Amino acid sequence: VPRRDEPLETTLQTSGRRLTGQRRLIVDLIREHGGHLDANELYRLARRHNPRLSLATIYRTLALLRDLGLVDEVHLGEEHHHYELKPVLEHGHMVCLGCGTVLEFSSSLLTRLKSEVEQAYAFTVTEAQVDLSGYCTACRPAQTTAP
Amino acid sequence: VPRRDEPLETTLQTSGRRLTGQRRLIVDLIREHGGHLDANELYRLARRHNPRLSLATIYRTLALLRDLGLVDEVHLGEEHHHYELKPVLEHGHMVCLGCGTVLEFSSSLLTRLKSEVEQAYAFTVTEAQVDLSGYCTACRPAQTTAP
DNA sequence: ATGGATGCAAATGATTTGCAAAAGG
DNA sequence: CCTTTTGCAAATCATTTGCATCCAT
Repeated sequence: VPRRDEPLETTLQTSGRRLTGQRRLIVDLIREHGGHLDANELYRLARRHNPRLSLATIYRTLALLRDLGLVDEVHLGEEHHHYELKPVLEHGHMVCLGCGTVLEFSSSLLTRLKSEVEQAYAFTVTEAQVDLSGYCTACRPAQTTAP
Repeated sequence: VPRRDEPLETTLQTSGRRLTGQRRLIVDLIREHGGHLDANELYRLARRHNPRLSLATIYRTLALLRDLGLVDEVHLGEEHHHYELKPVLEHGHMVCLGCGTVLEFSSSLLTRLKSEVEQAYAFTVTEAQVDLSGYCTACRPAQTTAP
């Protein structure tokens, strides 16, 4: 079982960056909420703890964490980005078009897909993003069609 | 072998929409370029044929085509949307982080992944978006690391 | 004719950036 | 101390929208 607290401090220090309260707060929030938060949600939550914190800091911190490889930036649905702590195991997302819920799934096929593509196309995969849109059990019957 | 020209006219007429020169042009461009164009690229190309055409029309047309199910809106990399004609067969994308090239791949695993998730999570998948980031043969050695 | 479509420009929403003040190591 | 970070506000980028005009049907 990997520890999840240290990477932040270690990685920041290694690259000459500082461990600020804001950064710790933002990482904690992402962790608590299991990811899938967007910048604005994060901003709202963060202000409850530190009302002076700015949206710009949210964005700057997210970009930093992404560059350091600590969080993944995912593109769900049509909208803006969502962020989650770098997952230990490969997984994809299911987005319900009815209620908007985001669920994670994992499957060995995901890993297999990666290796298959790497071999077949001589392409080195560094990251895989797999998003399935559709309807969860609750929303399936109510499936409103027509544009 | 499916014809690719008629769906536009038919689908537009069915829904009481009109077949304008702009719409035909935009669809032609997407087809010619095999997809993966973003709104701006499309705009630039379209103006070569019709200099008065506006960006707003590009966006409105893309939204319409998406709603009618004629094109797919895909989210590659971090950026804005890209569009491609609704593919006949399920496929995913490989985006090279070195040169930015977008390639398509297809794999039976993709279909299997879909059904596996549907069964395992009782989720009805209507669409799957699979994007692999990494490096193509040409860019692999030059892999510039470090943020 | 006549309702849907377009062009233009202004509005919106998300994200980025310049700069002076604040704070981590 | 000295450099990185932050907050604030203004700037930028992609996308959307109001409205008068235009054009397929």
